[in-house]
Amino acid sequence: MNSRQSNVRQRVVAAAAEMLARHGLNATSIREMIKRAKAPLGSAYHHFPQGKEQVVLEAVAFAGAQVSHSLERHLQAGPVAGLRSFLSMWREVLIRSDFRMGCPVMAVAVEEPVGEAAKRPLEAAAKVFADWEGKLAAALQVHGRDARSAAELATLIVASVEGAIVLCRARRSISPFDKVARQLEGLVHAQASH
Amino acid sequence: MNSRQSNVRQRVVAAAAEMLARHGLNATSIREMIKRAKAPLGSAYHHFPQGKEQVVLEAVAFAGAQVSHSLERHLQAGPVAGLRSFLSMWREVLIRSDFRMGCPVMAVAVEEPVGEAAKRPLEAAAKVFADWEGKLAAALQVHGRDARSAAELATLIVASVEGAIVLCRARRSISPFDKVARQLEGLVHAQASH
DNA sequence: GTCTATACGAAGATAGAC
DNA sequence: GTCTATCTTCGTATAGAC
Repeated sequence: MNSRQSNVRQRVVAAAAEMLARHGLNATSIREMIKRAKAPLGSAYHHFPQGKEQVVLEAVAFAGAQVSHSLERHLQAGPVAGLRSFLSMWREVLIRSDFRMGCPVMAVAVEEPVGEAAKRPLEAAAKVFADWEGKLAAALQVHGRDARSAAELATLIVASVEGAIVLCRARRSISPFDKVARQLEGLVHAQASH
Repeated sequence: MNSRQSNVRQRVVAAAAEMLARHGLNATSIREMIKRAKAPLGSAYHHFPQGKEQVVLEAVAFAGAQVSHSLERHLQAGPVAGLRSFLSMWREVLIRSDFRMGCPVMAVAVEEPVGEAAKRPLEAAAKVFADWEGKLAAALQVHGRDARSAAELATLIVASVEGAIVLCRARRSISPFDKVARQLEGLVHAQASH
């Protein structure tokens, strides 16, 4: 519980989030994440008694919260600004990693673990997506959209950005992302006031 | 090369595609796919000398071609019919698997293998996505859209459907998919003639 | 309380018996 | 040509020395 322990915890969670985004859930190993955090293997189970499932859960929540906070801040300037912040964050991840990193939340959702159920990380992923959609939808509604239309557009935004990330990684190109971004801006502009 | 070999090959590739869609790339093991094809482990390397990389590449191409053929057939009745076919295929996968299966092409794109490069499966995935987008874009263009708008909308369709699949798996619900589908139909209807 | 050393299973791949 | 048995590596997790 002292500050050194907290730092190790933070470093492990951050490393896990990066590994999830790059290599996927099953290739995100305790060994590697603890190594990146410069801590011995045994200490992983001291800080995270429930092992990998716990680290992954925290990594998803951590990455989700980062995006969520930025989204929330920029949405105060309206839905267009919020959308642009959401887009630029993911665009940056793709560019900086040379299209080798994606979304750590997605990673948890598309790999059903072989062993036991391990439902908790998946539920955390669902919560993160719902949070992003909810924040976008609320802003769209405040700016003149009815509840149903706002919710639908918010879901389209999250889905198409996540999907665009996949297309970009496959193609090793930002082009799909920019095509999607352009259209989303058009859709948000169309009915929401500035 | 006789028919029994071909059957084994086909069964292995089909099993691999299903495992990719459900468990992801790294959890798709040679052992399990050959077991599902009711063939001994050693024979995997007889039929697929390049091992897992080769099976995965063929599984991605196989799954991609299945979707592509259906898309092509329905697009002859126009872009709306093509979109509906694309949507209903993926909706069916989600419902029938109780939201435990996704897109095998995506699986390859979001998990950078830990070991060597293994670029071939990723390139196959890029080809599949480009094929789907190209077919959709061509149909949209024939039905009155300019080339740029057609290409952008085609990319949005593929990206948002792939992303919607992820959201549905996380939430264990078809609701995100239906929200996205509804909007895509609106967008295709808007400018493309029936 | 921290961490080294290890148990145990499963992965990809192959050698070599039939 | 087919397949059993095995090599090597890496995964999660823990026992027990300091």
